[in-house]
Amino acid sequence: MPTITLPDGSQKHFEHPVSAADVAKSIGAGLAKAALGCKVDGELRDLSTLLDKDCRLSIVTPTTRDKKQDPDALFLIRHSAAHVMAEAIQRIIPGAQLVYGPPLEDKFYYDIKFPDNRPLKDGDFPAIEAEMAKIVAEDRPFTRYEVAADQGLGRLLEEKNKYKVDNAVRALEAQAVGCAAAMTGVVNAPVSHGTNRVEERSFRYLSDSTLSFYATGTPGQNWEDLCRGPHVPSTGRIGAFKILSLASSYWHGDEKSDRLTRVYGTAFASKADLDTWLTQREEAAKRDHRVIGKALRLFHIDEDVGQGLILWTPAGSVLRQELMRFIGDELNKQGYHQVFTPHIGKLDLYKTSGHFPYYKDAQYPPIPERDALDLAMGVEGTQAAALAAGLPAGGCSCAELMHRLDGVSARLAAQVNERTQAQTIGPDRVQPDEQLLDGYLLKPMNCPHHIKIFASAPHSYRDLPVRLAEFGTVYRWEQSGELNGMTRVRGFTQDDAHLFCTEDQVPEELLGCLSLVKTVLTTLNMTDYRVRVGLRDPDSNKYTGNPENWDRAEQACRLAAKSLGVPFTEEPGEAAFYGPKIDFVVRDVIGREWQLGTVQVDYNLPIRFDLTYTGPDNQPHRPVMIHRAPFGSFERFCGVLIEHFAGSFPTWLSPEQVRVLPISEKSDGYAKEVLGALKVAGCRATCDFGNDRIQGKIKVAADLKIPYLLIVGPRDAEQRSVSVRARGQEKDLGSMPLDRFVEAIKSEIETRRADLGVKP
RNA sequence: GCCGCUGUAGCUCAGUGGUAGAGCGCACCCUUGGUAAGGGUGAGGUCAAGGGUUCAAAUCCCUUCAGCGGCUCCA
Repeated sequence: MPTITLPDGSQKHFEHPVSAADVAKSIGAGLAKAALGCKVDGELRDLSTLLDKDCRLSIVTPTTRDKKQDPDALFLIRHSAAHVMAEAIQRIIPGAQLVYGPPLEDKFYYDIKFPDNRPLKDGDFPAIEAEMAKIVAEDRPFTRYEVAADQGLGRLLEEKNKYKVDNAVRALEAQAVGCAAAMTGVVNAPVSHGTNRVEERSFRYLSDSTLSFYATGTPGQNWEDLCRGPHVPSTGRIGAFKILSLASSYWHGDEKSDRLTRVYGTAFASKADLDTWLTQREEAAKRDHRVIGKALRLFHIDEDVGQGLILWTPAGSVLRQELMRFIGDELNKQGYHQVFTPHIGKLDLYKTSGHFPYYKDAQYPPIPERDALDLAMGVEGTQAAALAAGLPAGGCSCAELMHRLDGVSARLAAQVNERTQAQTIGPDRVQPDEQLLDGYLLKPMNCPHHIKIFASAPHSYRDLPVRLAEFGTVYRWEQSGELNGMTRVRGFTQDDAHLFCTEDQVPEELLGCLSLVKTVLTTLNMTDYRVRVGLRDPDSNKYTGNPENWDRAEQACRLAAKSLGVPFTEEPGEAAFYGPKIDFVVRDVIGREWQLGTVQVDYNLPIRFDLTYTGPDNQPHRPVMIHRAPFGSFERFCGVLIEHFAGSFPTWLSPEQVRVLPISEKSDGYAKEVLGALKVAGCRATCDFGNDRIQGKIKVAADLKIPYLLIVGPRDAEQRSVSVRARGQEKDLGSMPLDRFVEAIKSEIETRRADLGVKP
């Protein structure tokens, strides 16, 4: 009979199997009332779980001992809220098929297939929430029951919900794999996906497997759902909930599969917790780089220029310029050579590198060469035809190109019309022939250009490593729905470099790269990042090169990551197509993750471009390449930086470092002197000669998050002093001699101090 | 690209079929004020673009463009 060990180490003995709820009751009425679920030997379970053997038990309640919200409780509440929401939606929209509804870190969702004639709109939210409120008020118990696999599957098949049948089969497969793994010691055995014949697959698992269902109330009478659980004891225990948003999603995350509607919601133990969360979200939204970027005029995106193309305004350009200077200093220390290369290159170059075939759909269309364009248009004998038409043979003006493309689109439109009418859809008709396309590509990556610089001269092993760095601007046709302020754009500048070295030099060079990334993050006080080692996915064929080299490259990355001394995760499938990488990933204010710095080991591009150096044996050898970008791109990095500092940048980065505020026009003369002294010292300073009162000038400057304000009036003029007000201080720092302030801020800027250092 | 939402003055937003609004900002005037906005006057809008319904459209419908939240993708 069970002996239950509680979190404090105390033990309780029972003469017969007991439920976790009974144990809670035996400890105290208060605990029993607050209990939402339990953990048995560390595993989250229903409160009704029957305990029939010795175990460790903890009762899950909404708050932990230190009065924080318990993540396990929130998991139970959100998982349960997802069921309640699904029931409410099915009441309102008959025919809605449930797919999958898990809890997340701070919300939950349910993927649902809605009838085509009845899509869900956000206008439906109030009705759904009202229905949910009813279900919660009814306080129906979540009742778990298990049925034999064949019975459960049969039922789901009757319901004709292929999604749930699929879920059930996956659950059964997982059980089967679990058993097999237990017997053979094999873990992570691949589970087959994607077959439509789930009925057939399912029968392999029927023997002794079970499926669990949860009824919201009485099985057979109330709403129920195939579900692993666990759940809170009853619907009434879902304290507060809210439906948040709608999204489209794909079945199995596969864009070629069914499109589903994802309904997001969140739930908390109490209304107060929900309100706090909603308020926090609103607060976070205020430091969104798009909001601050607009308020502080840091960047602009203009429809007329194009989606995802950043216009750096003067203020934002200061940020970028300072970062470039900063990294430039570090490059000199580490023996890099700076290079410059053009924004375009021949299409063939990217065919060789592999970028064009791999990312064809994610690039701006090629800029065709005149002859290729003629061919695409079906013009015979291009040179002759051009001459006959009186067009210049050696080039193609913009106007001429437009004229020709107009002709092409007209022809394409005509062909499409013809095709639609004739109902003869086939790939052999309208498709412009890719083979004929030749010309230039806006560069999607800098590596091919740098490779060509490396290859332009012979190299001895004595020259290596060669480190070529460039603030290289690249262009990628990111999907329109992916674009996001500065963090996901179509044109961006990487602080890119490519290191060409011997295989022996790889570890040390990797360390150098990683230390650069760390220097960057430390200087900017950005400590909240995670490190991801991106490895190849053994099941995928998207990677180029041979497995031996991949293994070596992956091992090098692993060792380098270890040397960082911070936790990292290894993630298969996250490698680049040519090699594994070490990424530094940060979160934005909304919780989305962005890759910033990256270091990549590449055995493959040197092969594709047939790069060599001469070894000590006087024989040609293959170098290894390292790609690295400590910031990633200036656009994304600045976006994240804006949010990190909420616009309150360290002085060295601030677009405006000091503002002089004369008390009245009487002090304008002295204010000009102060401004002059600041400028001579190299500070980015302005003076507010407006006729606002000093309070007004301070408010305006404070909203602009300027680090230092110098208030100057007759008293200061007399003593050649300034009254200093530092950003974020409630009061001023008092008066100090002008010279002393100038010296202090100069040193603060030179040392790239992350906080404000001028003291009274 | 997919689903939902949104688009009104430089910015933030109100306006839901009947003459286009507010606050901030901007210009000018008064005020010369010592630490988070003193007062007044004025300029500023093809209501994202195009089409439709209507006697009448910022408002209703359709298309396109762009932004936002997700999905998918991310060299």
